Amino acid sequence: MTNLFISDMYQRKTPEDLQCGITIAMKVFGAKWKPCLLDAIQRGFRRPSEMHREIRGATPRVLDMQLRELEVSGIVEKRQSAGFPLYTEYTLTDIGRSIMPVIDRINEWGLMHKELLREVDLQSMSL
Amino acid sequence: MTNLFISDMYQRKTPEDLQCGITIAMKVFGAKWKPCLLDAIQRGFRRPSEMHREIRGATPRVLDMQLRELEVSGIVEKRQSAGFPLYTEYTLTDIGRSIMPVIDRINEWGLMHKELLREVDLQSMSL
DNA sequence: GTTAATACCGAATAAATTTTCGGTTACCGA
DNA sequence: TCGGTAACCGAAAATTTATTCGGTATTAAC
Repeated sequence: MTNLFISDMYQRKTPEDLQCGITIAMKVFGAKWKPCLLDAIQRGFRRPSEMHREIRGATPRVLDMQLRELEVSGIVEKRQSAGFPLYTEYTLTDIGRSIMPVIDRINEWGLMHKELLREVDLQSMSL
Repeated sequence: MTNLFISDMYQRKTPEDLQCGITIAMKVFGAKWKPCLLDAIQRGFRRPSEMHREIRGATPRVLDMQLRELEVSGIVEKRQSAGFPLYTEYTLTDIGRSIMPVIDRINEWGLMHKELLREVDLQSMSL
């Protein structure tokens, strides 16, 4: 199951604090491939098939699911024109665009601190 | 298992992109209780027992584990003075402090968009 | 009417993360 | 010596999240 928070058959077992901004934010864009998807859309890959080709690490299935969740939470918008080949495109909503600077900050911090993961890997820690 | 990324017996099954800033950042402070712990420390709760009392939603065990991971990754520093009762305190390192504005941005965004989770919950979505 | 492209979905399984539960060690004071 | 506080740790179980695999529907060119 993914973090769909809509009325679905899935019932969470552990309570969540929906007053906490971090919890909310993580529900909305904290899943494994959501930042990638948002980034891909922003870089102009709007069609599912394009995203599937662009994001190599993920299977199409998980991208479809997380894209759908982003749509349900109002982060992206889907437009589909019947025809051949079927043409679907996703774009960021205003709210979706407002996430980007936050993701950028996270990414920036991570890039600035690559060494944290390296360093620690070298020492043979006694846990 | 938690996201310990140190040489431990646990071997990841799925590959990770350690060049991606988001992946790195999420490994360092993306676990369920890490932002809470960092926030608690910043607010002056430095002793494990204090944090256990402060963060009600989590069991002491998980807080201990994630605190340890924060220590291993150089985000917090542990100081212990022998004596009675045993006194241990954790403080943020410089790198640890540099995370706080990022967490603040995430939290801010979440608080600003509480309605996303509410709204969607009301509509009976057809998935 | 068979094949090919695009965009999905369902269900089982696997993997990762968190929780539960019950320890241990060290020290002090009654 | 027994009880009580602080700070942990190990292992199994439960929960959550992601992956795998195999579908469906539409259109359209050959």
